Amino acid sequence: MDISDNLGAYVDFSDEELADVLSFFKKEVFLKKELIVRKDQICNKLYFVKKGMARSFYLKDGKEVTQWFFDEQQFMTSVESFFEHKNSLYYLEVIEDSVLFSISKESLDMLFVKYQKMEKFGRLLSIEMLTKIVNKLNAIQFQTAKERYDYMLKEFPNITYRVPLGYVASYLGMTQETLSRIRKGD
Amino acid sequence: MDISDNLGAYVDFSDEELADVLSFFKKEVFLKKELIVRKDQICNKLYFVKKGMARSFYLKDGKEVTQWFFDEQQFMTSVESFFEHKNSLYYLEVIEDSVLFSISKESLDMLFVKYQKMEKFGRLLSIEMLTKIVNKLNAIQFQTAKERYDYMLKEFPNITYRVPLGYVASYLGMTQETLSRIRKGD
DNA sequence: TTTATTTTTTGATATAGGTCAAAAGGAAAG
DNA sequence: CTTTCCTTTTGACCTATATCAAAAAATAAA
Repeated sequence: MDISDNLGAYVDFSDEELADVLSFFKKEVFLKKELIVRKDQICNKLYFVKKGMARSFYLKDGKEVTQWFFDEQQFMTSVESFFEHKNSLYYLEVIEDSVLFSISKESLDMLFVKYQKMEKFGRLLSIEMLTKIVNKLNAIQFQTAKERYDYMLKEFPNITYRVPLGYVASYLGMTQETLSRIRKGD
Repeated sequence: MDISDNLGAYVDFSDEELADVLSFFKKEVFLKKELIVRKDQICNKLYFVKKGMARSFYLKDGKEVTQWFFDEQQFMTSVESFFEHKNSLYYLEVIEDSVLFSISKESLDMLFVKYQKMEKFGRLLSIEMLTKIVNKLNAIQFQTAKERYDYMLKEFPNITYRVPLGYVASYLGMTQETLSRIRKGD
């Protein structure tokens, strides 16, 4: 399972097309806790998590708040920064030792022009991210802490027990004390 | 200001292209409180709000919860339902007497194939929606009721006072009593 | 206008989940 | 092994916002 399978899942590229597209991705290795992108800098790469795990987070009153988790086989970037060339509101960081593949904005834009299928891929990927975010929003907005945790277990079964408690808690919009009590099952 | 201006803001279509694309949109008039799409039905049109105002909402414990507002000059649909052909999780309804322009999924798909620029438009539109939702998520997840209201005033200055209190309150994830007290300025 | 209906405001009370502080567990370092 | 450091759990207490109920205000109907 790698990028080509993932691309292929959205759009059916021919083998040559796929080879061409893939040639623009570069392998990058990061160590646990290493920052990939800092707040206020422009994120000009789209990443694919080949191995490991990453997250985006921001600081709220000096405390890290996880905004999203990126598991293996998923694309990751600081969306607004990457696509609209703005300073990133988020940090991107690797949670475990990880292998990522990255493609620059320039290359991707070039591919968008070269292949209509790439535009389609970009559109479908965006929509998938959109629906996931909407689901989280609904969970956060109208569910109790317990219900949100259950949503997490369902949506991200792998992640829930692989990362520090505090990362999950802030992702779910609660304190780590609360999450600890929920896990214990009060 | 109409659809062509809006399309043109994302991608620069030629006049003929624009005319062709626009020819697939159909004008539809709705009266205040009229439902456009029901939950559990497939939403197979993308709408453009030419005049008036609409919202998406769902039922939580029998109560309507506003999920999003669609002001004039904005595109609207039940995203997941429309793009992924699933039953809609939401109702779409017009809040004021409104004039919408709609395009069917079939026509749009055809245009996606016909014009690479349409794919691009779809991609850019999705990303814009995505960033808006992320903003709301952050507001909802870590801000107090008062801060959320301030966010609303900034993001949707027109809407805030044009729709019933309860619609705004549920959109912001609070009760209408709380919103009423915030407006009063306790 | 007067009456009926809907929406918003106000008041009293309850509670989920936050905050702060300390103890217990685990992992890493010497 | 010990000691140090970091993460998780537990406990006591507090607060923002929900809930429930009723009054007031606004809107629509007669």
